[in-house]
Amino acid sequence: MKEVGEYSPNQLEERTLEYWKKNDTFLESLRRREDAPPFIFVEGPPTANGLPGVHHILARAMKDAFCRYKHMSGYLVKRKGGWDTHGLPVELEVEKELNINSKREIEEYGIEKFNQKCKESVFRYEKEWRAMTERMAFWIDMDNPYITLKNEYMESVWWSLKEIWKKGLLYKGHKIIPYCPRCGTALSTHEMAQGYRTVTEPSVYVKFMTEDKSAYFLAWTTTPWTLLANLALTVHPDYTYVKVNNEGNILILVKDRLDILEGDFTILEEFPGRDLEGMRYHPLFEYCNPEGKRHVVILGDFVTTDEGTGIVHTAPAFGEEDYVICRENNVAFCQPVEEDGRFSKDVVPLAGVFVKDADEQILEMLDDKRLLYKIEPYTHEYPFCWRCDTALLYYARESWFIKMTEVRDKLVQDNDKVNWTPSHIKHGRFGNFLENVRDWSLSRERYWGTPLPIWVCECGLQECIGSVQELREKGGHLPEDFDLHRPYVDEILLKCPECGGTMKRVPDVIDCWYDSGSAPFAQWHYPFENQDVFSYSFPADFISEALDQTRGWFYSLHALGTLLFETETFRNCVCDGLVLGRDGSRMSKSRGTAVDPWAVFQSYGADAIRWYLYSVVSPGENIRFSEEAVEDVYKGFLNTLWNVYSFYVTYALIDEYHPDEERLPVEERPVLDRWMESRLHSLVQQVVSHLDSYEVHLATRAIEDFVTNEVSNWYVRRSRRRFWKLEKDRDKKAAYDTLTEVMDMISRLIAPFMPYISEEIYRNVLGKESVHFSDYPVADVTKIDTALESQMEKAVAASEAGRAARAEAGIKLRQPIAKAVVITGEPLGVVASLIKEELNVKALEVKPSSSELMEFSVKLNYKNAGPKYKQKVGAVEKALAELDPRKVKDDLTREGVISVTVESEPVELTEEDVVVKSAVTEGYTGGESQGVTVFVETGLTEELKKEGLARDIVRRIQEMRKEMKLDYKDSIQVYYTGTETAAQAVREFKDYIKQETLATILEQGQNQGYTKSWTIEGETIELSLAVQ
RNA sequence: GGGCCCGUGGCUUAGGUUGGUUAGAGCGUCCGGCUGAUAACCGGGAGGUCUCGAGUUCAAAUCUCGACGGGCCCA
Repeated sequence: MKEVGEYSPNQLEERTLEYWKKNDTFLESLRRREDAPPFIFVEGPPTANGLPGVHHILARAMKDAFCRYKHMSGYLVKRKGGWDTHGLPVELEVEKELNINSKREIEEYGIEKFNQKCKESVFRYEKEWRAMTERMAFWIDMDNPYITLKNEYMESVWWSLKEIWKKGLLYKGHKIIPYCPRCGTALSTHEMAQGYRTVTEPSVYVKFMTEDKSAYFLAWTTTPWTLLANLALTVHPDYTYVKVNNEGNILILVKDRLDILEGDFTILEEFPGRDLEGMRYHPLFEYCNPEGKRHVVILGDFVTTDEGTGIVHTAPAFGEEDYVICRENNVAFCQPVEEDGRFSKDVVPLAGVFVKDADEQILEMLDDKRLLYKIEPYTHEYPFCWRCDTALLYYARESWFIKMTEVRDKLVQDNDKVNWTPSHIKHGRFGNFLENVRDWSLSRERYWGTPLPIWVCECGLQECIGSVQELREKGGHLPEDFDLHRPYVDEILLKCPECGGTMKRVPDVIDCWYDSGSAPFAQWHYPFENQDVFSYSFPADFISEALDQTRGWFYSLHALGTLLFETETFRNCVCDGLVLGRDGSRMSKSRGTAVDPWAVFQSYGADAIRWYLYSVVSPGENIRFSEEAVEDVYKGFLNTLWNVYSFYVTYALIDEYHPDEERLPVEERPVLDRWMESRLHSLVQQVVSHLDSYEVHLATRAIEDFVTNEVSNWYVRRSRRRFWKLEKDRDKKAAYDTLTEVMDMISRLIAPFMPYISEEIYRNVLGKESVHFSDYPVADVTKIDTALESQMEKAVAASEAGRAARAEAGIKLRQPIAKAVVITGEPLGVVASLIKEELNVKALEVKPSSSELMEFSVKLNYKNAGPKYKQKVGAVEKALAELDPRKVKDDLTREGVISVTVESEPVELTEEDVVVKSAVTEGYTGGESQGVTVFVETGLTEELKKEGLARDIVRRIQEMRKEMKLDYKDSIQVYYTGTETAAQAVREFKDYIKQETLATILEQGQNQGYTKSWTIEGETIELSLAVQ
């Protein structure tokens, strides 16, 4: 063991990092578990094109804690790092850098060069990520990570797509996206959110003639130009619809919206919406007549009666909801608008007109046909392009989908097998999402991503390629180092096996969420390699990310597990909350709420930051992060732990105690030690149970509470004398043995959370290589004595109560007092002496009830008794005063009523008639804590005062020893002069003072050596100390 | 607009499933103690309409409904 200095986390952590690096501790820990059963963790890959921040520490700390815990619990926990490298954010970053902002400009710049830039940018901050990961002590293999842009990774992705293709779940459809017709580009939701404005536009009520021409469906829309693409009308199945005669017009609409009608009307018929299903109607215009089902009434739950007519004009090319409902009802599709936002040449009268400019003309055309019911201005929020301010269109683009709706039930079933933390995610946010799952829009009309491996022939034949080998076979010669990215892959043409024509690749790339969702198999280049590894690595045991991944990574993982392997992908998932600034909103530099992780590492250390993140909230709750909050952990917990550790080491070195010497059996140790051992093992039980249910905050709080309250504030404090006394007896040996075990267990218990300080304590105390090679503590239930634990709880409570009573009386702790009375029903047994010592009392009494030490007085409650007894009230009061107040109180509490004799008549008084006042008996003060009451006797005899004085003198001598910088073991000679009372106190307690201060001589006499004069409680004494 | 989560002293929070004495702690603050863990340690006091409103109940921080405020995700 080496001496322990102050706790300086930065130094300690950097030093420990060096040690780990030098000894390859992480990999060595894995090697030592080579034959252990595996616990499978999958790293959710971060993107290294942005700087890592505090919120990344949380996710990584959570992963680390459970990986370390499982490792220590006897599993092999491989931890392969990963990088997410594809996707739109990367492209946008590069666009910004190149100062361009459209797809056209990217193509002018060149896809090859552009993608090269993307590739470079995704590792821009890798160094910073690695540095932070290392410093926060997240043990993960970053030297052999999986990387989503690698050919091997993409090939696995291709394989999986082909599997889905083979199951017939991959199809081409349309996706409705916000689209800027001027820029000719789709906008991300983030871009769209920037451009919302309030506008007032015409909204129209239009009449669709039923097939038999007997009536009109009345529908409402805010976008008249979409009427040209109308293919269906949607009604709610359960609402009541009516047929009305509205001044000669026979109209059908929902009953709740009759007030929109102009003029008088009479109701002809009422029926539920479902009765309308399948009814056909005449289209408004003749320009959209695709093959298949069209111009028909369908049912949809999304129809509301808040506005409109309860009959929703449905155009699949221009609305997400419209598109989905049409698909579900097998309604055909029609797109009369070109990519530039103008009507196509088929729409004869409007060919080439920009849709937003066509409204007026369309309304005129409808009016000519007498199909326009009325026009109303309508004010709503509408998105505009953030670049050019053009109104955005919701526009159908071709897109490839995975038919998730077909496996919806299986997704829900597989989710049943997942253990979510917090549990509400399972059936809440995630479960709801699965139940309403939509088909997964897989393709992106972009450049930097895994290319969609689908080739299409002019004859219509489609082919999905599932491996490089297959591409080579069908597409001809490929160089060895062929890069699967665009634009190279675009150049590969296949020969159509049907018509012999040329097949070209669909130019899209795939959603990067699909990339990261492929990690469980793609990180192993499965099934092309590592089939054995994969066979035992799936499903994963544990993953963890922030809550915002619910519909991101968590979903894509789960979806692929169900699609490819028909099972859940992960068994346990811990969702972290968000890390917010001190004000509860996102950290921001401008508001001064952003925190630099490195500043915190340097001031308080990674351990403190980690412990804070684990313990401050239950998983999933948001965290208001500030440097001060970490400082609190540092001061309140880490420093206390360090002090206990430092205390232990200081005395172990003085006494030359060796932790590996044979220990005393626990049952032979004093009660305080047996209690400590019992608590220690109870704690282990608790912590393990919390960790097994992924309640990291409960586990860490239990440890913190144990260390600060039970170890530091009770065990060590009550044991100090045992360590600093000179004789090396069994009592001291027992104390060392016990504290050694505490240090050992605690260092291992905290190792998954605070890898540094645990390493320091463990290595220094136990002298072994690393705490991270050790096993997690296992509770020894034979050491748990719950009766003793609850007895000690009483003792602690009694001490607190006694201290409060002393404080009340104003008697300092150093002054002994004659007696304390503990009020408790059960005997104190073995812990009585601890209370006596802690409270510095000569005698300890135990009483079952406090009433003996209380004085009571009773008075009539005039407010109640006055009206009752009127004139007699004075006599009642007099009679009451003659009774014994204690008996009155006892009878009242027991019977609720007492009877007194007034003018020879019995009178009954109830509790309401009497006011009972109580006070602590003269000569005592009382205090209470956790249901235990303690009274202390406040009177001090001369003898006690002298003893108090003697103890004060001891303490002054100790202070002088310290001022003289004497060693603990140095003996001294003491001479004194002083008032008679002081001299008497010294004489009477001579042996005690000598023993406490290691004085060989204590005599009255003049200055010899270091001299100081003191005044204690009015008594003066001059002390002279000399080293012997 | 929809789904989910949250709202308890100045700050961070426990308790909420299973309604039941005086809502418990830590930090901060004020006061005191201790002085061989000492740039440490201990105790005590003050501080709460449990966001608001309604309902259920003998009884609500806890259950139900609604409102307000905050957050995330999705439209």
